[in-house]
Amino acid sequence: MPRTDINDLQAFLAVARARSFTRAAAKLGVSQSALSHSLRGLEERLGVRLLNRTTRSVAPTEAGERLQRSIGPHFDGIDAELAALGELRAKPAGTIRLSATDYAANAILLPKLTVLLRRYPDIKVEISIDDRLVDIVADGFDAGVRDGEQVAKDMIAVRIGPDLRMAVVGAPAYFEKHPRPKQPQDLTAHNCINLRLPTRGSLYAWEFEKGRRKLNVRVDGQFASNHPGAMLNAALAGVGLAYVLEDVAKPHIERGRLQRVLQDWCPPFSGHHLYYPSRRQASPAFALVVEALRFSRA
Amino acid sequence: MPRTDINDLQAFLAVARARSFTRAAAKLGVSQSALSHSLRGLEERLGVRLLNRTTRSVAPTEAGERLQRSIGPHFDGIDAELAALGELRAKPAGTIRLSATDYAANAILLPKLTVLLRRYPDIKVEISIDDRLVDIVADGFDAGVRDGEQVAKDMIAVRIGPDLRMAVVGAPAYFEKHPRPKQPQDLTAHNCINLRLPTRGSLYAWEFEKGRRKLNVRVDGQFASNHPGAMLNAALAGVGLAYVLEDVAKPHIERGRLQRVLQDWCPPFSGHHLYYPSRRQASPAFALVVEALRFSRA
DNA sequence: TGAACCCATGAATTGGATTCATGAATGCCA
DNA sequence: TGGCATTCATGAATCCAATTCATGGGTTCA
Repeated sequence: MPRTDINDLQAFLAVARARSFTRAAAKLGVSQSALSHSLRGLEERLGVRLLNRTTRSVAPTEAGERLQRSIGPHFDGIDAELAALGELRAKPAGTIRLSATDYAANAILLPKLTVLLRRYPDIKVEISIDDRLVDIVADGFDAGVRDGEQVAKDMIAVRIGPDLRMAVVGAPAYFEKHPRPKQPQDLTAHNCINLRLPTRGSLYAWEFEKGRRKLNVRVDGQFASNHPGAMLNAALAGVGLAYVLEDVAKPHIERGRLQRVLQDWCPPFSGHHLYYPSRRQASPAFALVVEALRFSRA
Repeated sequence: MPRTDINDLQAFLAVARARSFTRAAAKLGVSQSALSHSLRGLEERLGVRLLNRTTRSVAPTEAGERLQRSIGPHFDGIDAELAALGELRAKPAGTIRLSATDYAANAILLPKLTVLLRRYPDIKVEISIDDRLVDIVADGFDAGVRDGEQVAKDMIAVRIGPDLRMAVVGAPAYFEKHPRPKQPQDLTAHNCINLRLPTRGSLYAWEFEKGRRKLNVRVDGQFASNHPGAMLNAALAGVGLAYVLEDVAKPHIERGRLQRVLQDWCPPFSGHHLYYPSRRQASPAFALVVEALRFSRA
């Protein structure tokens, strides 16, 4: 088999799985154009159309689906065997791909991983910043990081950070014009900065808890974003109230730029967790990453 | 997995199977130096030594053997799936690799395959000229050609040529100085041009048959070669007697440049056959090649 | 209807696959 | 034992194809 074919088959599998040249390209670390050229060349050499594509949509043909089902496991097997080969070597190596929020990546992962990576030069870590809850198996990650202890089926959760709290904050200028909310229901009369995720149609409800009472409030407001940084900046600008992680807001609260309300309705909850598939065969490199990230109170 | 790895894994498998960089390179169509560089790079990236080599010998390490056993079937599976994919296309394509003797390649295969290849531009045929009886499975061929009907276990033999006869020939100048042999035993007193194959220690015995009598004569002489062309040329030069295919000698016999002896001891035998593994899943291209080569008396 | 996004493609760039040249080591044979 | 043939290793040079750049066309959504 020509060497170009086997390379381009990998490209094909990535595109077929992602159903997008752009997403597959991002995953493989090449440009969308490179993948387009590769796939076109492969289809010409094989004499079979593997993908149907219009602008903005990609789907495998029948032949493409059959090929994906038949060779996909072989490629996965080769991947697994190469990973297992690492066990025979003196020093751990390999690339660990993680999905994490911006905050978790910067505040939790990087400080701990920097130490690890210095110690093990052949270990590589890729962190994909994504504030959604991604499907780490489907999207080809080794593990994901999220706040709280959401454990999906067949996932292992390892706590990697301390307890967290949410905070409802607003700028002093905002509170000069609006009464401070005393209970969560009051938020419905406020201009609340929303979190809108691309994959969710509805807006994100703010969650509150006091004693045994739990409230979810569907807030509304003039500004929404999919990025917490932008939301925080909007709050600082006096646009409205934001519902963000306490740690993120803390420096601004301490400097008087933001004021906190409804603090008693925001109890601490379990901190960030690393989650990964229980079936995953841990390479030595991955095991080291997990241990490096594990949270201990000492 | 980096794209260079999967390429170099193919190189590794080829070298491990051939136990030779030079032979693997010939098979893959690159230089020995290219393979050396590829394997060195792969071993560095994986951090594992896969092959032990001295000058003149190559053997997989323990890790290399395990890797070969674990990923070899995956690569074979991908190969097979790509071949099967051809079934989905409008026109047969692919590369068929054949091993044949020089004579069979020129006299039988090329005339028939030329027609086929003109008709199916996407079919490729590679003919490896080798006068040994190669292990086509181990050496990565799709089929082999040999005279006679030697069917090994699990092999299918398809006759592709007419009956053959061997011929003992010598130049007129040789017979002026030596009496003509009347029976095979007389050959022991003659200067016989030997066939020496690199893989066989002993010399090749000349086989004769008359009625129910069969004789194998271990001849001796001053000249030996591993190539029938060279043997024929030596006979033409008067060096001694040669034992070659009748068809090869016929033009020279007809022109008086060679004289034939012991003709009644050389009965016809079944002609050239194409042999291939019975388990082999025939691609459309391969099926076309077999049909193109099949011998019919019409 | 316009903006945003995605795929395709030709031309240009560039990096790495490959070759070239040559040295070192091994095995075989006289 | 020495010489020759053969094989693998390696640095430098070459070159080609993988990839990027730039841009156009088409689709979707607000």
